[in-house]
Amino acid sequence: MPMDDAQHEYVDKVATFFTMFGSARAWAEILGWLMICEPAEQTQAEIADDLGLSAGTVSTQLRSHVQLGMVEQVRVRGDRTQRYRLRPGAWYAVMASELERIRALGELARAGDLVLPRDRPERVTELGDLADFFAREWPPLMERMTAELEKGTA
Amino acid sequence: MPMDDAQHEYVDKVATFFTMFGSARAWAEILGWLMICEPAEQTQAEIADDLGLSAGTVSTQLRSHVQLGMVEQVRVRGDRTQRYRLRPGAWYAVMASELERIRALGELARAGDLVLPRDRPERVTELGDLADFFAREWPPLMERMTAELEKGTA
DNA sequence: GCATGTTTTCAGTATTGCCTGAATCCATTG
DNA sequence: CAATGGATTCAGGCAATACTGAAAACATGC
Repeated sequence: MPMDDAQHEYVDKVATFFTMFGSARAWAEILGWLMICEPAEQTQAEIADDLGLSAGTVSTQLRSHVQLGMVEQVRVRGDRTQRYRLRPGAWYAVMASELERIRALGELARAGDLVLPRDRPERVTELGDLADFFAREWPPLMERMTAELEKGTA
Repeated sequence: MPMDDAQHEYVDKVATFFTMFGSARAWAEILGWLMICEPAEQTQAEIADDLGLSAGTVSTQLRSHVQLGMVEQVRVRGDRTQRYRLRPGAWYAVMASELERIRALGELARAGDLVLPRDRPERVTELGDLADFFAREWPPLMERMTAELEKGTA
């Protein structure tokens, strides 16, 4: 099913938002389209056609989405075509994975101990304290988030 | 004061980390250097010299840091040269400003109401719920973070 | 207000990374 | 196991962006 005007506008809005943070245009457009397309499951050919992207681009960017855990593939028996859809709970998964990045920031701060400056060493230690704080707070926050989700779904 | 080997290695580590998220190499190197240089206050010429960057690059990227609130300028009386340093609490400020991005995500979800798909509408609403949750949780989290900071500083 | 040194601007260059399209690879069905 | 059609790969073109270097603009101290 091709896009109507309102849908096109929304895909564009999503694309504009995410390209602001450095993601590729095609990557963001695919994400936006997978949020609102019907049915939710789409083939690569359909996505390429609806968004006016080449097969290669869709293949590459879709894999990126899959690796990031935002999109999953679904197999339909009796049809050799693979279908792709936004993963249920995709947004929550992204937030949960934030913990890894927090930890990486902590590592970066700790690596700075070797070159800790005499003058205002808190330039480095502050970052470490921050990472520690979030590493502690994030898991319970994620639990509360999940609880909230259950409530909404139930 | 020029960099020694350990410092060079650390600047490189910071640069590698941040370029992974799409920032310019020079931008990240300046950030890394401002975290560990002595004294903490540096002139554009010193930064350019220490990092082997052109005057133009330092001027541009440094302004970016200032606009993002990571770096501030300090004026020294009797010296016409401007000095730059990592802003105290810079990392905390970045975390605090995250709230704006959460709100923007919420807006994006709400804009999706106009094209809400019949099939699995939660693809859009889920994002809105998530943004609402974080918009509620973020301010108290920031307060706890600040309290933590005070404790460490005191 | 002038001289001096610093910062900014900007045109040109290099680099990076996206996107395309066609050829190749692969999986599935009958 | 052959035939069919979807998915992936990759070389090449292109657009966007980073960086340089020098000239212009600016600010400060004298």
